[in-house]
Amino acid sequence: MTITLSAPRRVQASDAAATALKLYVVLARAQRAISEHTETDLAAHGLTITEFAILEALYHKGPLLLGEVQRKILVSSGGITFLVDKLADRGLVERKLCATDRRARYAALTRKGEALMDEVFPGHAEAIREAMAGLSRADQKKATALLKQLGLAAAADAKR
Amino acid sequence: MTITLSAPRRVQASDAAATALKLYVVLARAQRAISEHTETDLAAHGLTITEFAILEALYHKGPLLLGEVQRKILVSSGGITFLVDKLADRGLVERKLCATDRRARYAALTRKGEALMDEVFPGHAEAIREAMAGLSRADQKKATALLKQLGLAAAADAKR
DNA sequence: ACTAAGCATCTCACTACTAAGATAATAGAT
DNA sequence: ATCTATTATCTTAGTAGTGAGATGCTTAGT
Repeated sequence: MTITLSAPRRVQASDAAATALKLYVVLARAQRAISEHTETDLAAHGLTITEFAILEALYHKGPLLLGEVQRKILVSSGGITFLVDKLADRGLVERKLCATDRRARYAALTRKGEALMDEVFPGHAEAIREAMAGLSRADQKKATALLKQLGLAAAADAKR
Repeated sequence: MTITLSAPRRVQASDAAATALKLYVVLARAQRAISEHTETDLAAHGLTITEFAILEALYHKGPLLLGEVQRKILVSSGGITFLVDKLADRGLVERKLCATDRRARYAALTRKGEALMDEVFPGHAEAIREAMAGLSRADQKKATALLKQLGLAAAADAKR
């Protein structure tokens, strides 16, 4: 017992950093490995993850203001303009005026965009399920709880 | 009990996908929130995460072949050339010939690069520790174990 | 009404890469 | 020795964004 107590503080601090560093590395690597699966799946349909994220938001929530989409998928204001332009060029999304605010624009799926999502979404959900299959469902739930806590705390801390 | 048993298989499968999808979302968000902290910390020293990753590898392992660095930090072959060029322009890294293979080049920290890492590394480890502080150390270890398992399985599955 | 402040979106210049292919060197088989 | 396949790095063109600032619209205070 005295052995533990005699350990200097500095070692405690560096141990804590080492623990955090390990988590940092495996977090980055896991995210990357999973992303590679989902990117590959979507590339088969000619979509990037970000493009899919936009389509998915509109698919499940209906028309959204550009700013709402932007906050949801976490890109810059320039980025959302660029991405919606590209999706509009391909006829998957269209801009609509907002009746109550003439500054604002809605993004909405076209019929073609909706049809694409009908086709792509179930397979993509399945691809994610397969990518996560290295963990049992119980462990997936544990990991989800831990990562949610971690992410929320880190995001809150960033805002200060 | 008969209620549980009477549930159709299809619902089970879609439940599994829903579990995986939740994990997918929190994984991406946590990684992003943490990255924002580490990016901010490194930007104060004029470094990106990728540049730091190269310097860190050389700092702790000594000179490495460009290909070794590339595999370690997971960038393309063009990317490692570009990144080492930039670091070399700033005098932090230098290329050295390989005595036994004239195709190969070592990347090595210059004295200036080493001095920079002496200055930057401890603070960065501390910034990571703070970014992870939303989780107790015990939970950090749990998360590390789960993510390691997840990442290794996903990476192995990608290779097939 | 008028003005100041704040927003939503867009434009533009730039950055950090990737991917494909070129170049040069090496290793193995004949 | 020579040819082939492989490997290590570099070059080039293109992509998916970011960030600062511009524009046009709205809201609140006076």
